[in-house]
Amino acid sequence: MRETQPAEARPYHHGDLSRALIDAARRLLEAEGPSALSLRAVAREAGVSPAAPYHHFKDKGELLEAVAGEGWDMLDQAIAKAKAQAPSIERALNEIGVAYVCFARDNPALYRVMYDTARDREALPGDMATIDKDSAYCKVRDTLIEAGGADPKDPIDIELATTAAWCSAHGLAEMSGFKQFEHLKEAMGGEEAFFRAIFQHMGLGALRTKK
Amino acid sequence: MRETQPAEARPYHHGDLSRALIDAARRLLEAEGPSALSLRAVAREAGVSPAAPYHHFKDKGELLEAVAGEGWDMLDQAIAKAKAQAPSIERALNEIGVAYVCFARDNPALYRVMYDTARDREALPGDMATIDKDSAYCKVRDTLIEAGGADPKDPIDIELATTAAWCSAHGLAEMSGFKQFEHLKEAMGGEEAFFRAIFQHMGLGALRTKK
DNA sequence: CAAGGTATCTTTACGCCGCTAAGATAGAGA
DNA sequence: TCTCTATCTTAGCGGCGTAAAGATACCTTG
Repeated sequence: MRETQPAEARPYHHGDLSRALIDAARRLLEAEGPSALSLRAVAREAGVSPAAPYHHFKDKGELLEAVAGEGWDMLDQAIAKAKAQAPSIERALNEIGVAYVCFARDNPALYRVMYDTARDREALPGDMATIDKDSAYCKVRDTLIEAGGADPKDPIDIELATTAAWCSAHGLAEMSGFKQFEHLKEAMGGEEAFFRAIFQHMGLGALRTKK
Repeated sequence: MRETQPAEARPYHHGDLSRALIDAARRLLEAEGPSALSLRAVAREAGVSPAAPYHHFKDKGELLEAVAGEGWDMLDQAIAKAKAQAPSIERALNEIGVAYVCFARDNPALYRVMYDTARDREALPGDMATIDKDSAYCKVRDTLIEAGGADPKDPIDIELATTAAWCSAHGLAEMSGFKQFEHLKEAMGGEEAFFRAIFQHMGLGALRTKK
């Protein structure tokens, strides 16, 4: 009486319940929003008892961290793809920025969880948890150097420029859903055009070409 | 048996309980953080029963909106002061930005509530709730125009430039508390110097003077 | 000044939450 | 086959947001 599905690699009673819980959490997250994401609801969605998750995650926060981790991975990939597809190194930063904001727009609840857990982790005694594991932040930094947006010989300048770009993109990402900007989006002829225009004003447009 | 304090204008049983609740909420907020701000805890802090707040606020959200409203007022004042004290119009925008981020740094929980309620309000059918009631956003916009940061004849350009500046400042404000930046703050010789350096990279430094 | 009305606050209760402890179960290793 | 142990369930604690109903004290009207 315990074989609802074709049984593919289920070592114990349920079989990779942590995976199922993370998936259930992400399903609920985008369907109902972050406020509806209770541990009990996740367990319900996954078809287990309310206490089952505690055998795989220390507490609710640890599950959210796992969800957020997958979010960072997705963001990494989106940024890598944007950089790879950029027509020129001068425009790469702009494409990365647009990809970043589009990711936040397309996964608003996940994006929120990502930064919420990051903030909570910050509160803990400082382990070396970088904003992103490695790749996204580094890609922005390298792109900035390659495109001449930072002095390659000045490590402080590099970090400042990267941080400035990241903060700008994050600010736009957080506010991109606000209703006040509807008319601006229309005036610019679409959401992405709006994003690009904002990045231009932030000094994150094409770098060497259009000074 | 109901006069714990000198009785200054207490029309009904308690006397301006809404005021007392908002104050209690703000006290709890900065003392314990946003996650500890339950309606019951606020009532406890104010010395009333858990159901008492419902005679003054429709629900928890409405109390948070009141708290957030006071936050926006405080931010208005901080920005007005920063603009008034700026040594020149070219540097006014930079001073406003620093004041903005310092406000968020000094009132992290309040700042969070401000944007959380703003986001929630966004979800509602679009009433004309601007980001800020009036003044802060307008001051940034006017400063941008006066300092030559936007084409005064192009209303779209003005709004884009203002939005870009606001988003940049918000992004930095949100991340200003992250631990990763400790060494950058030290390298720059202080937190405010760090903020200014980031604003420089965002194109929000002194405007006409240092291109 | 007395009577009634009403705004304010309390008590009680419901269902949900995060989390813990104790018991049942079923796969793994002897 | 027997035991061990990881996994999951049941039961329960205190706290949460909120609604309904009762008590209280001020305000108004006669």
